[in-house]
Amino acid sequence: MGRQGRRVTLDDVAAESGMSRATVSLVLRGSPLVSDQTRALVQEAIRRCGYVYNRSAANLRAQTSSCVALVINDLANPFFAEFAAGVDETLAERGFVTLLGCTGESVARQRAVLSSMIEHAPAGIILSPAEGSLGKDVGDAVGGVPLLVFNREIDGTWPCLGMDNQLGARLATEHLIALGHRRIAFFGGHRESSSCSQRLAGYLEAMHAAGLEPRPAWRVETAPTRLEAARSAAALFARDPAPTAAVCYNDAVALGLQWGLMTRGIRPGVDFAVVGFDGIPEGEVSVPPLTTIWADPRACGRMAAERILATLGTGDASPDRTISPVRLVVRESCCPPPAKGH
Amino acid sequence: MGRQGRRVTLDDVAAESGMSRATVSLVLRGSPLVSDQTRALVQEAIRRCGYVYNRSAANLRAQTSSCVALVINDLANPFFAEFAAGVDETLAERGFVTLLGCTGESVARQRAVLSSMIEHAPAGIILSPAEGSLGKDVGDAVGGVPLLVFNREIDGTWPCLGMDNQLGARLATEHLIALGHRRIAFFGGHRESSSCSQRLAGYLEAMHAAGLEPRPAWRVETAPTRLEAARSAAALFARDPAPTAAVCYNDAVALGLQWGLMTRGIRPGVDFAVVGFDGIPEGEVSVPPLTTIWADPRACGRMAAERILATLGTGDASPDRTISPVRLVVRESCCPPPAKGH
DNA sequence: CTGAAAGCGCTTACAG
DNA sequence: CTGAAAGCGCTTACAG
Repeated sequence: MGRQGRRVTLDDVAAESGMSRATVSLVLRGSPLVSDQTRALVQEAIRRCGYVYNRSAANLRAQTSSCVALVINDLANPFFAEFAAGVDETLAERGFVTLLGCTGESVARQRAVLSSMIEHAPAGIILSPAEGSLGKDVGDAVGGVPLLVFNREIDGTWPCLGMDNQLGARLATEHLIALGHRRIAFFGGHRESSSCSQRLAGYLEAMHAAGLEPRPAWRVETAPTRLEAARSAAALFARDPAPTAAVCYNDAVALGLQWGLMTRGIRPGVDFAVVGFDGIPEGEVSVPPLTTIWADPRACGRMAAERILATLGTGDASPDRTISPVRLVVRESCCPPPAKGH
Repeated sequence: MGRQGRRVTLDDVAAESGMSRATVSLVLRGSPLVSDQTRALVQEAIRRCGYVYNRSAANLRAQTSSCVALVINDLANPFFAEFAAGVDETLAERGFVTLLGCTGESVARQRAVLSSMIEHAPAGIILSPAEGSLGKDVGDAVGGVPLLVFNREIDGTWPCLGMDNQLGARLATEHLIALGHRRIAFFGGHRESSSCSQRLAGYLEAMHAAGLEPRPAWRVETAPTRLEAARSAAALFARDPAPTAAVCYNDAVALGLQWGLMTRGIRPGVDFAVVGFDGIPEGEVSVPPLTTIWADPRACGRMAAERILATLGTGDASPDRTISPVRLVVRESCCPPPAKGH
């Protein structure tokens, strides 16, 4: 039933309940125009027929949409997995469904994914851009569909939800300075990414305020992944004087660095201090647990969903930048500098 | 444009290109019936109008679907995040879009999510069931939509994709026995879950084959999450003789256990041996890196997507159980038993 | 509350 | 290739 033969439609329910199609439609949408008795009659008929509402058909007719597209650069990064869970949670509460797309940090795939998404007529799009995204490309792909950019800014006039990157990195750096470090690296990420350059700026701000001059060798660029970071750990020690601590672009990179340090016999939290950025759950169970800038990815996801839904009602797509707060969470991966260099 | 005023439709493209609506429709679907010249003409008009294909409308008319629902119990678990990424990757390749829903291990939410999903008429559903799912409930919610169950079996006649749980847990246990352990715990998970009971069976199989009798205190149940596992670590040491090693339900639980051990001054990989199950990326960077049963979650995701798409073509929903292979990956979290108890 | 009608944007024969 | 027509499953006035 429901599969073999024709699909059960509104007409079938009308026939079964002895009501008109219009009345059934009213019941389905919870209209107050129908009496309780009629409503009960119709709902009983719906149950008997095994009717399931066809929301796509309704959306087509009413020129509405009940889905929001979520396009993520890297779902394997727990930061984005948490973010996605937050988005989905809030969308579901509001009766929307999440259309998921992953780009794997590829601009070409991002283009294909966005094009595919808009053919399903989403009410809006939440985009965590792939590295190197251009505003023009994104604009071409999404047309006039409301878009919210998350995490990295791209040129264009879209509203954006970001974290307080500069403040966070400054807090991280100040924490290391307070512990006594003077040779502090900024590790990981690519400078083209806005989130990375903002975090770098916060780091520099704190360094300069303390009268410290970062050396070029203390800036190591990597793809924003654990694996790349693990491979690049050695670069920190290529020149003297080597740093005694690192502010990392994000937690994934920080965990990779910790791993890279271990394999070189350098104990994070004992011989070398590490601070991350994001607040992914994995940082709590790493050994040593990771000091980080907590950015509450799940809350960001909920906020992103709220924001995109808000623009729908009002039609207001003001290109505001919302900044989600961050705070320092101190765990064991930070230590004072060793008495002598290693 | 495309937003203000009417949406651009197929009729507009027809007018713009001077072709008929039928011809434009043929071009859109790549029919070989149109000449190259006509095709070029139409495509140029599509570009000029900024037309975007309305796939929902097409699906409604043609009684087809271009989306697959993916319902996940816990996206914050990297195992499922990887799985989801694999599903999405394959669906995208085949021109399908992923409808995401998260249940957070709640049967009530799972019901609501499934009901919401089927209103969007997905071609099929991939379900990683919440703990305690009943076949009847799931069946009521999905009606006749093709369903593939992942990871945990539920009663009912749906095809299922699982891992070789019993073999995996047996390999893990045999590895510990070979290292010299005799007091081996099975840690984490709830016995109601089929994947857990299968892994427990593999553990028992290996223990008995080696002439070892597991004590009741060596079986500690927890929710399948890192946090719960960390809190329950102490239970392993509540009675003498305490175990010297643990086979864990999954990697999340294993990482939680490692953390719980550390906080009690027991060093995993030195004082106590730990084996996980899943092969999540985080296990590689934990300290110590986690010995585990590698189940390749991303490949499982790709396989799940392939399978559900295959049933669509043929209409064949044979309730097969596909078993994805597993293998032991040895890392530093395993050690021989300490010479004397701790 | 009902009934008849139009229409959302598309596909699909069918006769030319 | 074109043109006219019907229809996917729904919503939405509108007159009763």
